[in-house]
Amino acid sequence: MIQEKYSSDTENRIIKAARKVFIKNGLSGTRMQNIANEAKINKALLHYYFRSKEKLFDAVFKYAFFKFVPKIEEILNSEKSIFEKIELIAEQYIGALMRNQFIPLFVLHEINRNPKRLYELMQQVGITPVKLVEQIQQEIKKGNIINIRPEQLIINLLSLCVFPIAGRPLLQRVFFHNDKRQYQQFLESRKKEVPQFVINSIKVK
Amino acid sequence: MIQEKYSSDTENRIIKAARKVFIKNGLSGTRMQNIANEAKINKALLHYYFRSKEKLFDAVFKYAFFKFVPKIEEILNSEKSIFEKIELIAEQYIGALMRNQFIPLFVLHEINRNPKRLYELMQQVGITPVKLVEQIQQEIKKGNIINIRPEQLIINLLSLCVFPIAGRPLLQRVFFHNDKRQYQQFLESRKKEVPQFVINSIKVK
DNA sequence: AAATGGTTTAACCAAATAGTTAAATTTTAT
DNA sequence: ATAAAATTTAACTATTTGGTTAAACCATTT
Repeated sequence: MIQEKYSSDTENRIIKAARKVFIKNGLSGTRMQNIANEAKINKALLHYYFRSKEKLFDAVFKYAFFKFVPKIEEILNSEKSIFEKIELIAEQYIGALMRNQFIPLFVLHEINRNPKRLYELMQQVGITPVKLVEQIQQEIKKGNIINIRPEQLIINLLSLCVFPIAGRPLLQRVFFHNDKRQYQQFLESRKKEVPQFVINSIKVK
Repeated sequence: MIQEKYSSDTENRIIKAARKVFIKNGLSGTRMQNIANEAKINKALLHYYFRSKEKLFDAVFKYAFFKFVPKIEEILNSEKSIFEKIELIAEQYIGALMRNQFIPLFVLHEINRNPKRLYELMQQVGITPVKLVEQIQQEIKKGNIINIRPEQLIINLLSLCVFPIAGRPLLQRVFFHNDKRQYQQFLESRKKEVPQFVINSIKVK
């Protein structure tokens, strides 16, 4: 009875616009007016729905975070083999980032501004690499993969997924004459290339 | 006769302060007053030495860029073997970034805001991966390394160097209980681990 | 020591921007 | 239909911020 009486896709429009603008321009690079324009409403409405810029940013940040949580969390805690996990993480991660180009930089910037925040969010949701770390240690013991520190391996995998998207504007120019389609295909192919590259490096034959 | 009469390390103090603040907080995240405070001078002096915020930012950006140019350019165009180059690039790059933690994010942010700029700077200075690309193609033909697209290989190498530093605030927490020394050591060890990891993946045995 | 010219400062200004208010409008409930 | 509640707007305020100005300050030259 209390909530959303009528046209109230307004809140949705706002949050959608805020995502677009915040994720592209960051907190300090964003003006409330930008968001209002993007949502095609009056600036005062932003303050009506979200009391302050910080509050609105908060909502956007949480959205960006939870966008990636479920799949990754599921993979991390599954019973699949280490090689399958590497394949799945690369595929899911690269795929999700391709659909949300600006999120890597947005998140990187935010973890620099406020490192605790994302970490605490991760803990709340139960995203932790301990299980994967243990699994890697076991596989090393079993002689299936070479002796490598689990942290090295995991961070390598993450690097290979995230960086090519965060650095896209430059990389696309340098390596692909700024051809958007080509770079898109390049990223697409990395869904398979990255796990291949990683597994190739660690697998004991 | 015209320049620097007396205490004029002021300009140096300004540029040094500007580096610190800009590189940490980005263009829009930085206030002229922040820089003035950091340099312990009056805000008006900033405008006396550098007419505008943009001009000052420009100087800082170029500095951050040229910091990395000489060594990398030298390695790229040297006559060393592909494996030596991979080792040298990783070592130099990771080393330089460790000493300048905030530069990766600063540059990533800037290439998103203004992609042309860095690209044109690179061209002016003659940094281009063509020679490395050709060398990789030759090594593939010779059967020394597996069949991989040169772009994939180069971007993989870059990813492995840059991302662990850009993502440091989070990675350090997640994997090292936020222990600064441990992470420093971890990065240090990557100078050898990364080329090993890459070469291990592509070398034909 | 007086003039000169670069350097530094305090006090401003104008524009941008986050946030507020009160009134008008629209929807829902009675 | 009318009242009540939620939504939307225009106009406003206070603060922040990049940039300017005019005067004071200092070191060198004459």
